[in-house]
Amino acid sequence: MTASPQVPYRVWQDTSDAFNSDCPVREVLDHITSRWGVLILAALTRGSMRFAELHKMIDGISEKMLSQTLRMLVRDGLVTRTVEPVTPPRVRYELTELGEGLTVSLQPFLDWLYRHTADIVMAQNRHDRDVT
Amino acid sequence: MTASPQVPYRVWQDTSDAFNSDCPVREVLDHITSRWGVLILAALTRGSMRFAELHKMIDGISEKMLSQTLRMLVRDGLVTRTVEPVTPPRVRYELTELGEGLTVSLQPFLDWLYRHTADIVMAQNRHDRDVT
DNA sequence: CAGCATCCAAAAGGATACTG
DNA sequence: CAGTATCCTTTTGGATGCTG
Repeated sequence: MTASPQVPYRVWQDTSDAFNSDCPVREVLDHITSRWGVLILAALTRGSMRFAELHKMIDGISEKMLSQTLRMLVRDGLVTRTVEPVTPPRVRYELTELGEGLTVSLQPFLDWLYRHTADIVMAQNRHDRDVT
Repeated sequence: MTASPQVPYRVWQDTSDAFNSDCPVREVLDHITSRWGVLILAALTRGSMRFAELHKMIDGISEKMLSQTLRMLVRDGLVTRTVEPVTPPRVRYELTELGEGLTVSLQPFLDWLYRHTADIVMAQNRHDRDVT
C-alpha cells in the first residue's frame, strides 16, 4: 500500500485499492456515491428518461446538480445523452451497457435499504433515547 | 407519491421511496453513500478495528471526519463502539449484525467497481478526447 | 490513544435569470 | 424544453491545539 511512492500511479489494475486516495477506484466510487449519483442511476433503470422527467422524479434535486451529475455520468460512460432534433429540443438519457451492469450490482444494496430502513430508524431512536 | 401531504410523514413502509426527499430511505441512503461511509463499512468487513487503524487504512480521511462518520454509523445501528478500560484507552469498532447484512449487500457493487474501473477510466479518456 | 473543539478554507449546492 | 451562467448560502472538511 505504501510501495513505490516515487513512481506516478500506474499499475492500478494490480495494486488498486479504494482505500488509496490516489486510486481511480476511489474516484469512481466517489462519483457513484455522490449525493445524486445512485438516485439518478436508479431512476434510469426504469428506462430512458428526459431531463424534466428526472427532475420531477428525483425530489429535491436542482437543475444545476441534475445537469452536473448527468454530465459526469455521461463522461464516465454510464449514461448516454441523445438529442432529438426537434423544437423544442427533446433529450433522452439512458443507461449504457456499462451503466446497466452497475445498476444490477447495486440492486442488492437498494433492496437491503428498503427492507432495513425501519431497523435503522429504530436504532436511531433507541440511540437518541439512551444518549440524551 | 404526492398523497396526503397534510399528515406528517408516517406510513413510509408502504409508500417509502428514496426519490422522495422526506422519506427515511433517502436519509439512510445519504448516510451510507456519504463520502466516507462505504469505505469505513468496507474496512470493517475485515474485522474489528481500532480508531487509529481505520485512520491509517483509509487514506485521506481526517480524524474529524472519521470520528463524525463513525458516530453516525453507530447511531444508525450499523457499527458498535467498545471501549476497553485500559490506559491508554483502546476503542474497537465492529459491524453489528445489521451492518454485516449491509456490507454483504454492498459486495456485488464493490466487486463491480473493481472489475470495471478500467472501463470507466477508458470512457473518460475517450470522452475528453472527443469533446475537447 | 482516541478523541473533541475551534477556526478557517474549499466545495457543494440552491435560487434566479437568461438562452438556443 | 433543456439547459447554462451567475451569485450567494450552506455544508463539508481539514489543520491545529487540547484533554482524559
